[in-house]
Amino acid sequence: MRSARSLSPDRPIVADKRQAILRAAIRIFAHNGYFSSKVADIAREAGVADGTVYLYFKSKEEILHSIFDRSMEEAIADGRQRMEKISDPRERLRTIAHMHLDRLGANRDLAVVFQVELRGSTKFMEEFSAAGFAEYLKLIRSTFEDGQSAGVFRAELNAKVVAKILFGALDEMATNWILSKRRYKLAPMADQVLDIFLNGVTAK
Amino acid sequence: MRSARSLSPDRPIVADKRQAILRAAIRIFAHNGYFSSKVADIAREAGVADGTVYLYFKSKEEILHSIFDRSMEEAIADGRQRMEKISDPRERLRTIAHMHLDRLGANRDLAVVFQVELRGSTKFMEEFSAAGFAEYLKLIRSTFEDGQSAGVFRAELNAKVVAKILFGALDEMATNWILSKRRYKLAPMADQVLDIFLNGVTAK
Amino acid sequence: MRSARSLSPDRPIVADKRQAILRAAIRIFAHNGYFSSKVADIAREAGVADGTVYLYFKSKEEILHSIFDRSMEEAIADGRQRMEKISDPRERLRTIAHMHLDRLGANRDLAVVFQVELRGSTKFMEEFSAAGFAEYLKLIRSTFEDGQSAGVFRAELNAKVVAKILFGALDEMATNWILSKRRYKLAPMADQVLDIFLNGVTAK
Amino acid sequence: MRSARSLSPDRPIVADKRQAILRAAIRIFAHNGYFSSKVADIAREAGVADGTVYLYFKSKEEILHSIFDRSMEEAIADGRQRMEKISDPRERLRTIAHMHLDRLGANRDLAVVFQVELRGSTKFMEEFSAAGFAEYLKLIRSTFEDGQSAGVFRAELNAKVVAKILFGALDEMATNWILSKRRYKLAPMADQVLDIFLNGVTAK
DNA sequence: AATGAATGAGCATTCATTCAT
DNA sequence: TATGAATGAATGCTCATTCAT
Repeated sequence: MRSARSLSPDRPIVADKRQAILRAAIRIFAHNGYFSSKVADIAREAGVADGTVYLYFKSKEEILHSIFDRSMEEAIADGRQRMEKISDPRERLRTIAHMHLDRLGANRDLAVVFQVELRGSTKFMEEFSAAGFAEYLKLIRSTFEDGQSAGVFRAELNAKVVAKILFGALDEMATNWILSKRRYKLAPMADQVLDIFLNGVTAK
Repeated sequence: MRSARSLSPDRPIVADKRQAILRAAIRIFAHNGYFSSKVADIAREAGVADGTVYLYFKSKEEILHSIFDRSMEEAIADGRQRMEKISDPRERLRTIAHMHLDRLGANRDLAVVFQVELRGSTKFMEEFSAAGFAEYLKLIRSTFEDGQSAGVFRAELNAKVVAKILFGALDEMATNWILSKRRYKLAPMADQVLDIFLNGVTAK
Repeated sequence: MRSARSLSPDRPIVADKRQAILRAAIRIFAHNGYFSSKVADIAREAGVADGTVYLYFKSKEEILHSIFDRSMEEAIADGRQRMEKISDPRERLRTIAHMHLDRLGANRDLAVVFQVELRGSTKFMEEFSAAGFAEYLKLIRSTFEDGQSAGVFRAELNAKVVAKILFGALDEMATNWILSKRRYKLAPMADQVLDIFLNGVTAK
Repeated sequence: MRSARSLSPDRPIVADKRQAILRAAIRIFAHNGYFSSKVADIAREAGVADGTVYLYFKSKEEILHSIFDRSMEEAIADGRQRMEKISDPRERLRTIAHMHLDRLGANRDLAVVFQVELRGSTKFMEEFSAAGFAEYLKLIRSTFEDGQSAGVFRAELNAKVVAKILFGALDEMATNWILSKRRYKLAPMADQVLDIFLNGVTAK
């Protein structure tokens, strides 16, 4: 019935509004913070009526969830695809790190939502941790383990902890970039992190 | 419990109440999240009337600020003191990392406030970044620079970035510890971080 | 049930939809109450789109009005017809009472709407009082007056008040029947009311 | 500490506000209907802030409940007291009927709430039926049964039904009085109801 | 200093109604 | 006629903060 995906005339409208609301929410959340953002603001920014928001999302909170889910899905799908073409574990981690910062660096508002707004509640953190985030850490970890098996990385290291260390370092780069008054490129920071990290974990 | 404390004649009741409110707030914020926590809850937990809270703090937000400020002051003072007795830069960083996780690991509620609640608003993050946090990063950074001057650490590394990397890695250990369902000791994680970090930054 | 009705060729589909909406509304109002009932629920129950409801009714309130009007019209027409064949005033009142409870007892949902939902607003009560309800009371009253003229009923009684008394007693039977957890036949209650009522108003 | 009941200076204030809100609500509900009445209207009418209403009542609905409960309690207590001094069952029923209409006739707004607003929802009707209302019917019924035992009232009548008939007749008097454009005294209607009722149920 | 009753601004959400198709 | 997506007005309730006592 909808083989060609979105070619039918009614679906795009829907998708457009949903997209518009999501985009508006990212902007609004980034500028005012999740709790201070009013649904009415999001609606206005999206160019729809207040009530329309509720045709696409069950609640304000669901909007936040959706932003996270959609972005994580994209990121992970994108990541997996890139991984397929790379076999060297070091190169893989390098790619992951670059993709991580590229993505956040490309959309400052989205980065704010990810680095700041999504962190503000244990409840959310736990759910979010349980979902896509855990998967992301797993991706890093298994890549590292591959490297350990291949003798590239130090075998005695705990891969789980290593994954957190790399993630934490990248995460801090992103957070600092957002909070910094200075304007600089985020993506290049990946190399500095990788330099130290890989140097620290490589088997000699 | 009261006996020992009420012996100090120069520490009036005032300080006790302030302390009580602060302690209550940490517990309440940690369990309900900053935005969901009601001032009335904090007051009840502290054993004072709602209005009393406002004799010691200008607003709910100021309570959060105070928690951060007081803890950071303590941490930094404590840190500086320990630094005085240590001259080896590697040992210094090792000490900083241990203190960092020791402190958070010793008070789970406080850790939740630090790792989660304090992250939920750009406004707060910026202020908080500007204040004690920047100083903390500076402590790490200058220690690292000392090590570079001493030829212990790789001279070509950007000390500022290096400081963020170490901080980010430790920070992620703390956040994961909070969100984890498993109960384990946080402090020992410092060694694993240090292992990789020092291995990565040490001049060969 | 459908067969007989769809045979009438001059009653277009329109009437069917109107009927369907009315029937759906009775069910929905009876189960959720007028204020809690959503037009969308009625539309779904009737198997039409939300907007379609407004092709047949000006507003949600008008649906309630229509339920009342249509039922009262039917009841009164039905009553008049039956009255024609009866001349004895006592027999007439007996018939009215039986018809009253028969009708409500035959459709519990409709009874709920009549006994409960229609009573919830002075505005409605006044309008509804002004309309068919007043006519119904008048029917009872004039029948009673006929009986007074005929010397059957006590001449000194105020017919208007007497009509209200009979109506009130029957009305209470209906309301109690609806609210009762026990399931019993409503119609037979008419006889018990009539017993006392007629005994009380009959000239000796 | 509060031996003398309400003489302490803090309690009266509370009672005053609660009273004021209740009184205001009766006025507002009577004029606008329960659903159309805004809590803000009640607050303004009572001379308090919106939020104050919630210091005394959990919700708008609880206000309606309280109006009913308080009035029924009063009415029943009042009734019982009067009953003690009367032994003749006919006189008792006469008193009940008069008290019923006296009370409603004395406060038109309260009467509107009782006769109209309280009837508008099955949920409420059921609860309200279950509570004080059932007790009221029981009072009428047992009084009637006493009369049956004493040989004053026809023994073959079902007391439960008889009670509903009397109540229904009185109730209709009250409802009609409210809806009527003409202004007349409600209380005297009791005699007309009693005339027919007692004539109808008295043993010959 | 301490209290806690009172305040009132603020906001997510619902739903009757409309109207372009 | 029929649809159902879109609208936006409307409001109960919360809670940080104040202030009379």
